[in-house]
Amino acid sequence: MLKLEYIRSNAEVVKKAMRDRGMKVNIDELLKSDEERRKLLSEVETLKHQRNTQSDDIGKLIKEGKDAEKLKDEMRDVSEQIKGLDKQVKEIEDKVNPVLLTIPNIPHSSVPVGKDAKDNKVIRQWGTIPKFNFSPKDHLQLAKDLDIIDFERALKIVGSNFPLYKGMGALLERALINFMLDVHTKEHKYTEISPPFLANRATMTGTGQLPKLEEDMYHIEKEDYFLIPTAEVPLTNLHAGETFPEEDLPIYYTGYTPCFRREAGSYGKDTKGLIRVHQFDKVEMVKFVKPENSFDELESMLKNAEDILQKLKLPYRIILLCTGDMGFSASKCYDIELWASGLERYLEVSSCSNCTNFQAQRISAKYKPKGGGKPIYLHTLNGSGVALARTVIAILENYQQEDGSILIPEVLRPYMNGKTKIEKT
RNA sequence: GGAGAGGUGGCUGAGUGGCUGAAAGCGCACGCUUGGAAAGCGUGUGACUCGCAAGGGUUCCAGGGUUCGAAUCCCUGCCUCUCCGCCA
Repeated sequence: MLKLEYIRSNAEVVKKAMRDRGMKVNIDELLKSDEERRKLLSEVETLKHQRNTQSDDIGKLIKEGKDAEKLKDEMRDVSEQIKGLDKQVKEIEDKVNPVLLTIPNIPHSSVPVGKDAKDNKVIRQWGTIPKFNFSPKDHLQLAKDLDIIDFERALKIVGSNFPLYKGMGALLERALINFMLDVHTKEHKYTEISPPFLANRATMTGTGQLPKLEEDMYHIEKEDYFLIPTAEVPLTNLHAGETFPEEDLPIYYTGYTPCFRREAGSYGKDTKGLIRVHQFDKVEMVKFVKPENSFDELESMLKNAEDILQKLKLPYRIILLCTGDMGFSASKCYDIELWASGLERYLEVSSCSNCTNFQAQRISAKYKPKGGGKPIYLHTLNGSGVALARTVIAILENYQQEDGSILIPEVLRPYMNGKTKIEKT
């Protein structure tokens, strides 16, 4: 969340940011309301000051045994006025605050200005796209032939677009999760968290999923809980309302969770197979860092995600998202896309974002500087490291053999009972 | 689900109508001391917000209410703990 005070003194920056993001927010109107609010505030505060001091006087008069009725009458009046003004202030705040919650983060200066995905920049590529001397199948066909994913029966259990992994498919899923967690905890120094998969309204608002994305989430009405769409939600909110000593930073967390997304409005898009499913597994990375090095921390987080894909020997490319395509909370964001040989296209498997102090201000997460001084909002970052379903697509499609079997990436073999191949049984 | 207790600053914890933005301790910062550190001693130390400033205001889980005045009294909600019940 941007602070009103920040918007007030950086109106042009905010306006440009909104334009660059292709968003319509009436900043001037917002500021007008704010001005009115502050005017009322100074009025009501004067009255409150009067009430505070005169109430003290009343106390003293009574103590001395003197009559205070006249003053009391006066103060009754003042209190009524205060009540009225307070109500007006609250009315303005009730109008302004919901708008504030819908204003996205300011893009960093290194982010290309652009309208949509077409204006994103490919930063680099890694690995070589595999060549086949036969015509490669897509993961749907491969999974069906090998009997490792069963969409039909998942359909029976819930509804469309839920995966059900079976046999070696389930083991591959489990192996990938364990492999990624091991790399991040042992090699990249992240602390593993296994969080709740549900979160309440305040938590969802803290990371910025609410109020805008309510329609995209599964909601449990009875308790007003939501199924998390990403582990970013529990991992970042972990430190909501906390102030750290400076020497505790940086804090790195990683965690595996399933992710639940309704994908409202995307009906008819990527409907087959694992590309766009309502539930997928993901290993997430989250960092709490000091403002001065958060952009370096973003680069290293991106490297951590890349490391997973390099170890799996999966060809990928790095995309720097443009202003129009970036998520709500991000100030800068890289996507990682894997090449899938059967689909013959790139698939997004990670998104690494520096949210600067945007989420920290929403959840109030700060640190206290070493030499003393006011607490400072810290910066939060999150990145997938990486999302599973699409990684499974890439493994199946890129590692497929002519006989329909799948070669298991070397680094996964210890997690899969030493097997080297997924074969038809 | 039933009965009871409780939610106070970075933390522990006192406070039951004005003298309490909040004792005390811990922690933290600064200074003295020291070859250096520890200990000790002294001083300081919540957050948010309005204001150019002086100085205000708000804030003791949240929302209402009583009162001239609420951390303190009343109502509602949320959460935590203890006991009982149920149960993986």
